[in-house]
Amino acid sequence: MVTDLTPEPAQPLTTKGQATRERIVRAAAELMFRDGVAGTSTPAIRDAAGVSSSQIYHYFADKEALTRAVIAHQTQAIVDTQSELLGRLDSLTALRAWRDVVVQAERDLHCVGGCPLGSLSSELAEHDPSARLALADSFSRWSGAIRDGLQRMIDRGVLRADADPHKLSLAMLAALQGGLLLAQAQRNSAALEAALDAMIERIEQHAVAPGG
Amino acid sequence: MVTDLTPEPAQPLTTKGQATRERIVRAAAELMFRDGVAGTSTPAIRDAAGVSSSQIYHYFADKEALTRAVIAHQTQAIVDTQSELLGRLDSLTALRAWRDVVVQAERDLHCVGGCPLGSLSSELAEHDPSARLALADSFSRWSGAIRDGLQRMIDRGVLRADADPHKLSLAMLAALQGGLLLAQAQRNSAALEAALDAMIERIEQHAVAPGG
DNA sequence: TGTGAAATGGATAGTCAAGTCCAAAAGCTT
DNA sequence: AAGCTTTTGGACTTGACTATCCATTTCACA
Repeated sequence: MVTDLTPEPAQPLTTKGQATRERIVRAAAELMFRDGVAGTSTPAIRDAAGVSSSQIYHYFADKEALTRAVIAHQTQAIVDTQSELLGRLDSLTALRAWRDVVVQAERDLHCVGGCPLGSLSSELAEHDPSARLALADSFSRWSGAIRDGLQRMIDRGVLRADADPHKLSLAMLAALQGGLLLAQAQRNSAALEAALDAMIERIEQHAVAPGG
Repeated sequence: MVTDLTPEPAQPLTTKGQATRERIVRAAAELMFRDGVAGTSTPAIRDAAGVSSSQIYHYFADKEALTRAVIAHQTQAIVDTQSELLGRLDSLTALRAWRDVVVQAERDLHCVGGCPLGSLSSELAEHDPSARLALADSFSRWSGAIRDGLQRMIDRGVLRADADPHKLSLAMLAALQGGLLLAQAQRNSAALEAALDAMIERIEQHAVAPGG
């Protein structure tokens, strides 16, 4: 499920062309994160990226195609970062450290904005089937990274083998997404902290030894 | 925090006027749930409600005001339903029954649409401050209903007094919202079930007696 | 039953976004 | 350096949406 779900008909792109394309995607990603997809106009992207209208439509068939590129961009940014963080999971202490990083990041943003993937999914899931599929895949990769971390904890004897890493990873990602959603609405990270803490305490039920 | 957050300047409304207003809100709520707020045009609402354009602007100052009315409408529908369901919480068995109702409802919808309040929050939180405040209040009332149920379980000796109903209720609502978000993207209720199950198992840590 | 307020119908102004088009510049290839 | 492809600029078409306006009908109430 990690195959390329949006096989854009790859035209030949010069180095300069690649740079322009990426500038457009970055600007669009930033604006769409802030204002939503529907709230982001192509003229706004054009100005933010410092390009002309024709360039947007030279590199993307339409706004939907650009949106798919934004999804791929955000997926890579988030899943890569998360995979690195979660790649170090080898103890309950490390799991709590991951929780602290996530919570601190949200606090630093004053709970503004939520999760880019969560927002995109909420806005696009019923509107753009290919976007929904791409985001489903993004979430699968993300929960897969969590699952691998939990599996590692089992392999190292931190958690007992009766833990179900797959199910727990889905639950953890759901807690994270829901926590971010509530934190955004309430401008307060309490719900995010409660959700992640509860999920960690759930995982601790499988701990071989209490504590770290 | 349950005060009226959207004190629309109440004009005199005849019975007929109230009915028309409600027809508009209902139609708008349905369309906004399906297509999002930005994706719902006033002409579409006009046609769905069977009214003329002037009627929409007779009863609402602008689309934002109508959107606030939709938020109030969905809040009442959801929080009322949930409060009734959660009002029966008096055992772990009842908690699991609540979980089953929520999961079954999502399955019946084939995981299409997510939570109306969650979708509205994701779309509007950064765009319409008064909408964000109203939705924050909606979520507080919802988690409050969960908290009351958990408190009742403590009072009845089902859960020990070391359980923190407030924090657990925030975590449970986050798990629900995140589970719905992932279920919508993946068209599969597995994440919702995993999240709710994990949260119930977390709560069971405080059970006085195992089982029911 | 008459009068003013409320409700309704429908046309329309004003704005803005998506996407197209074509000419011109820049860049690669040989 | 010629010739072809890629890239770029920017005007423009088309269409849709928000909101307004005003004439007309319906209704409440005295």
